[in-house]
Amino acid sequence: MEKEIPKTYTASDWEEQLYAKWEESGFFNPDTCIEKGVTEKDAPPFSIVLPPPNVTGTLHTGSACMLAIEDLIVRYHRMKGDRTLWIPGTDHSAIATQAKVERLLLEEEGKTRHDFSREAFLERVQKFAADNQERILYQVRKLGASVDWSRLAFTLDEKRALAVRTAFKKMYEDGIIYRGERIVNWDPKLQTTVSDDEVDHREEHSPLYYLQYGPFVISTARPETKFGDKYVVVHPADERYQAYTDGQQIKLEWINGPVTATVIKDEVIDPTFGTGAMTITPWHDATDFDIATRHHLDWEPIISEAGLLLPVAGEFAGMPISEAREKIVRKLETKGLLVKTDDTYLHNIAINSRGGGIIEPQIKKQWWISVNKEFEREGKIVTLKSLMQQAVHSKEITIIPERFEKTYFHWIDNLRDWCISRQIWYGHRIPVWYRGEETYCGIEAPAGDGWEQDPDTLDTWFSSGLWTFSTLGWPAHSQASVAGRPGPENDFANYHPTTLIESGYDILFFWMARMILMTEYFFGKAPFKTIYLHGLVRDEDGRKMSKSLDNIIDPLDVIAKHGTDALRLALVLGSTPGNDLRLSDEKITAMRNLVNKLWNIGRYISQQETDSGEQEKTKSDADYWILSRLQNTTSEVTRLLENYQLSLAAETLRDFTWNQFADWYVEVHKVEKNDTVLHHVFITLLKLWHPFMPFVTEALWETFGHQTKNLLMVERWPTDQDSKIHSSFQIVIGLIQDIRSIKAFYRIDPVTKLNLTVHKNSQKMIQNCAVLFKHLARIENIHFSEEIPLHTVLAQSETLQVFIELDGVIDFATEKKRLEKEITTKEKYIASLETKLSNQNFLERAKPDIIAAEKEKLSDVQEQIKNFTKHLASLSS
RNA sequence: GCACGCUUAGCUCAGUUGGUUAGAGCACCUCGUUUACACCGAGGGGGUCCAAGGUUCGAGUCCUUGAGCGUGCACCA
Repeated sequence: MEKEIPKTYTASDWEEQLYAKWEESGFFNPDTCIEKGVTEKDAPPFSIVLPPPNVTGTLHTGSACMLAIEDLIVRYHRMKGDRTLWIPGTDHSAIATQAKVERLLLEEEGKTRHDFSREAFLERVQKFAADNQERILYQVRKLGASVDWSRLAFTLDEKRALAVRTAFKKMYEDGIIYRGERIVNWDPKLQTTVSDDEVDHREEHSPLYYLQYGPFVISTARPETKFGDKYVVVHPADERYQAYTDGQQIKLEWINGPVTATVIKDEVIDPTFGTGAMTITPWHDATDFDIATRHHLDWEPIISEAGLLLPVAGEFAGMPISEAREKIVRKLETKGLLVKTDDTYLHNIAINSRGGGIIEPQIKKQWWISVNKEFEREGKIVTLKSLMQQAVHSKEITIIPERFEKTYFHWIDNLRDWCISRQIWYGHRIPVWYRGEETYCGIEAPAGDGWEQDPDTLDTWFSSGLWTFSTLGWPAHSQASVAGRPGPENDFANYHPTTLIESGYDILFFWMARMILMTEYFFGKAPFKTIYLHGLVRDEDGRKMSKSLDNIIDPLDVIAKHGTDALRLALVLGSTPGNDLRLSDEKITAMRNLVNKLWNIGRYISQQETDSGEQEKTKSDADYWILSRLQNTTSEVTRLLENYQLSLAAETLRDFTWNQFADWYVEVHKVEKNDTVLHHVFITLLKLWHPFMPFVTEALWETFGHQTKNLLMVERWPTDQDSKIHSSFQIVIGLIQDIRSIKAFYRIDPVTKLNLTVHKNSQKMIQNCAVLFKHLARIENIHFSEEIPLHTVLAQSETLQVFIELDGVIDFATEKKRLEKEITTKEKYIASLETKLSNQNFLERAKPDIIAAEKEKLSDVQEQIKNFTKHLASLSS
C-alpha cells in the first residue's frame, strides 16, 4: 500500500464520511437491500422501532446506550440476511415540550401562553420542536445508528394523527374510552391532569396536627383542606368508638363555626394510626374519594385549580395553600381546637415528574381508558388488564431480564383506569365534539353548525402506545398491505408485529405496557416478541447524571474525544440487561485502545507484501490453530448474539482479537508469512466486529479489505463450517509461555537465546513448527535425543516436555526448590481429584462426560508430576 | 407494607440449564522501546465469590434466614 497509515486510528477522520456512505447506499432501507440483491425477498423479517426521543430534548448517555445496543442488534440481523427494518422517529412529549416552551417564553419575553391565542402558541411550540428535532436526529446519526431515515416518523405528524383518531374512535365506540367525573392528579403549576405513572413521590417532614373535632381527635397534615369536612370515619371494630353508630350525626364547633358531622364506619381506616379517627376531604384525596363513593357522601371543592382557597374557607378564601396553612393552625389554636403537633411526621408529597408542581388531587370530568371493563374476545370475557397479563404470561412476549416480568405483573395488579386527557394545548386534540346535549366522536369534525371540539389533548403515551403499528402504515395502508412485497405501503404485512423492543427499564410501564395494551386490543397480538431492557447509565461514582450534580457526560463530547466506536463498546461491554452501568473515562479509554488494537492489526496487514501470484501456502499447525479458534469464536459470538448476550459476545471477540490473533497469530505470521490465512481471519474478524464498532471496521474494510466493492455493512455474517479443525499448536503456545516464565523467574534477559533438548517422544510436535518455535521462544539450537542431559530446566505443556540447557547460568538449588513447590501444588490438586474420583456417589450420579473429564485431568497432572519428580531426581545426580 | 435487585481481586464488573485448580478490564509489581500498535509487548502478585444454615456426589450458581446498599410499587388521617 502506498498510503501511509497512521499509527493510531483517528475516529473523527472517518466517521462523518462513513456514515454518509452508508446513508447514501440506501442499505438502511430493507427495500433497497432487496432491490440490490443484498437481502432475499423472502428472508425472515427483523423489525424494531427506535424508542422515539423527546423532540426537544438532547441525546444523553441513556439514549447513546439504547442506540448502541439497538444498532448492534440491527446490524447483526442485516448482515445475517434478514429483512431488517429499524424505524426512527421522535416524540412530541406533550407536557415536557409545552412546559419547556412556556418556561422559555416567560424567561425571554415575560409572557405566558395565555398572552397568545391557542393557535399562535402552538405555532411557537411547533417551531421550537422542529428546530430541535434536527439536532436530536443529528445526534442519532453521530452514534452510527443504521435507521431507515426514509420512514422517519413523528408522534404528532399527519399519519400518526390519523392513527390516534382512528384508535380513539374505535375505543370510544367500544366503550373502552369513557368520559367521567373522578378524582385526578391535578398539577396547579402546569394546569393539567397527569396520569398515576407520571406522579413522583418525595418524602418530606411536615407537622401532623391533632385537632379536636367534637368528641373526636383527628390528625391531619393538611389543615387547609379541612373546612368542608363533615364526615368522621372510624374503623367498625374500633372499641374506642363503639358508642357512635354509623350515620350518627353530631353537632360540633369547627374552624369557621358550628357544623354537623356524620359518623362513618369503614374498614379502610387503620386504628393504629393517630387516634384511629379521621375526617375526609373527598374532593382532594383519592382515599377519601373512594370512601365517599362507597358511602354515597357529598363532596365539595376547597381549593381551586389555581391552588387558592375557595369561598368555603371564609376569611381564608383566595389565599394560596402555603400562606393559609399557618394562619388556619393559629386560628384553631386560639379556638382551643389544636390538641398537639407532631413535628416528626414523615410523609410523601406527590409531584408531577414532568417538571411540574405539587400534585393537588381534584375531582374533574376527564377522559379515561377503562382497564377493567369486560368485553368478549374469541369467546372469552377479557379486560385490558387481562390481555396485558396474558401477553407476558403466555410467553408471547419475553422480557429480558426475566425478573422484570414480576415487576410488570405487579404494576398491572395495581393499575387503575388511565386518565388520557390533558389540559395542555400541545398534543393530539381529543376527537370529540359537543353541541348541547349531543356528543360526536369521529376522525373528522362533524357536519353542521354549532359543534365545539373538546379543548383537551391526549396523554402523549396514547400516541406512543400505537407506535409499533402507527409507524408501519396503520390505518392508511394496513388493509391493503401484502406480505412479501417491498415498499412502505406493505410494511404492516411485512413487519408487524415487530421482533424486538429495546429501552431503559424506567419506561417499561409508560411505554411497553401501553403498546401491549393497544396492540392486544386492536389486533389480538403482542406488539413485539422480546423486550430488552437496559440499565441506567450512571457516572463513575454510581450517581444518576443530573444537571444539579453537574456530572452529565455528553455522548458527543466522548465521541469527539475518543470516537463513537469506543463509546458504544463502553456502553455494551461489561454490562448486563436491567443492571445500571457506570460510565468512566477509564472504561472509554480502554475501549478506544481496543479499537486502536484492531486498527493496528490492519496496519500490520497493510504493510505485508501481498503477492497475489504466489501459490497458496500449505497450512501449518499454527494456521490450523487460528482457524479453529476463529471457528469457535464465530459460532460462540453468533450464539451469544442470538440470545441477546451482547457483553459476552463482545468479550469473546476481544479475547480472540487480542489474546489469540494479535498476540499469537500475528507473531506467527512474521515467521510463516501465510498471507491467505492472515487475511481470511482478519476479514472475518471485521465482519464479526462490525455490529459492535461499525466505523473502524468499515474504515478498515475500505482501506484493507479491497477485494470487494460492497460496504462491510451489508457483507454476509460469517458462518462456522461444520468440519472440525484440530491443531496441537495450543500446546506449543503453553510451552512457549512456560519457557518465557522460566526465563523471567531466573531474570534472564528475554532476548537471550537458549539451547534445549527435546525428548524423541515430543520430536514431531516441535519439528512441525521448529522455525516458529525457535523464534517465539528465543531458542538457538534444539537437540532431539532419548538421553536427557544433566542439569537442565524442565519446561512442559501438557504432555510436551523440553529441557532447557542452563548449566552454569542458574543455581540448581533454586531450581530444585521451584520444582518442589510445583510438585506440592500439583499434589494438592491430585488429592482433590482423587477424592472426587473415589467417591462412589460421584461415579454413580455425575454425568459420564464429567467423570471422563475429571479422569483425564487426573492423568494429565499425574503425568506432569511424574515428569517433575523424574527431573528433580536428575538434578540431584 | 409488598416486591425486585446488588454484595465476586485495590477499583469497575462478567460469570443463563449446578460440574476445568473462579475470570476480564483498569490499577499494582518486575522487565522491555524486537520495523502493527507504548492507545504497546513479556512475566507476575492479588479473591474464606456478604454471613450462617440447608439441598446435592458436587454450590459463586439452587433453597432458607440474616446484614448492608439500592430500586420500583402501594399506603400515608
